[in-house]
Amino acid sequence: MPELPEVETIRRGLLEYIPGLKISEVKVFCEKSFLGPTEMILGAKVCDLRRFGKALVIDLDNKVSIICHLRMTGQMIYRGKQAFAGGHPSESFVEKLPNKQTRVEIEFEDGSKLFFNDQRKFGFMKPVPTEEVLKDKFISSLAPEPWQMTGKELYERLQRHKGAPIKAVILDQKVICGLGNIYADEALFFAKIHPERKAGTISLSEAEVLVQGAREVMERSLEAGGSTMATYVKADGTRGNYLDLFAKVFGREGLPCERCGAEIVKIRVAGRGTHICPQCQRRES
DNA sequence: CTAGGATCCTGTCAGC
DNA sequence: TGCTGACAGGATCCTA
Repeated sequence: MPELPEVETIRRGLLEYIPGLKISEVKVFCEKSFLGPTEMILGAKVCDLRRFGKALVIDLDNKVSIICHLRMTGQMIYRGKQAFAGGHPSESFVEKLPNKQTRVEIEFEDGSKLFFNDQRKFGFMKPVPTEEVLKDKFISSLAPEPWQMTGKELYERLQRHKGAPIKAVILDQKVICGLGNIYADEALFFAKIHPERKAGTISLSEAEVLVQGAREVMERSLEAGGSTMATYVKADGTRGNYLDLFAKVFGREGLPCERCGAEIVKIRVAGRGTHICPQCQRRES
């Protein structure tokens, strides 16, 4: 689930609580979720948290870093005197832990714990020497984030994938970094671009609006994401849907477009569920 | 090199 | 109720 804003929210949240904490125990419930020996991180203290696109990096004071990727259903849940959770919204945020979806449990010396939950097991934690983080195959090939990219630069990158649908291309982290299925749909709606249009037909000015849209939808989500827990689990314990806070098309099939009133529809593009306003996002033009 | 489809895995939901 | 297939906030691998 987590796209850039969610991962950044997790980074900021954990930054409040775990730096300085010493890892006293590591339990791996699923082998493929922790790629490396636990001894690499045992006894080390957390010193920093970094983010590269959707990847989270936990730096330790023994020259080791843990590269984490939540993929579709990953969650990071910290439980101590304070509690914090982020990632794919689910009951795991409030349930007793570890539970059936807990893949890794990291216990700190003060008794607090960090749980890595991941229903589908696509995500992972991987300890590596800190100096090798930037050489990691995934991290080293990431394109700049929308804030570091001009419309012209995106336009030029699109030319390398002229024949592919624009949505598939902006989901490619080597083209532009940070967008996932939700924000791709939201950014395309913002720019009034139909997701099936070939990337080669996107004009320079459209690419400029698209980058702007990517920035805006993620910034708005970041503002809302900062209170993911507060909105997901309301004070009375009931669930909330924080997507409602910013989504204009995602998950709104059947509802009226806020811009023109037409009905939002869900289609399939590049193998992914895709939400559009058929009125605002035309195939040609 | 690109484009497109299958694949990893578990769980849920709609439709018999 | 039970079964089945589709689908899911990601990325990679394989094939043409």
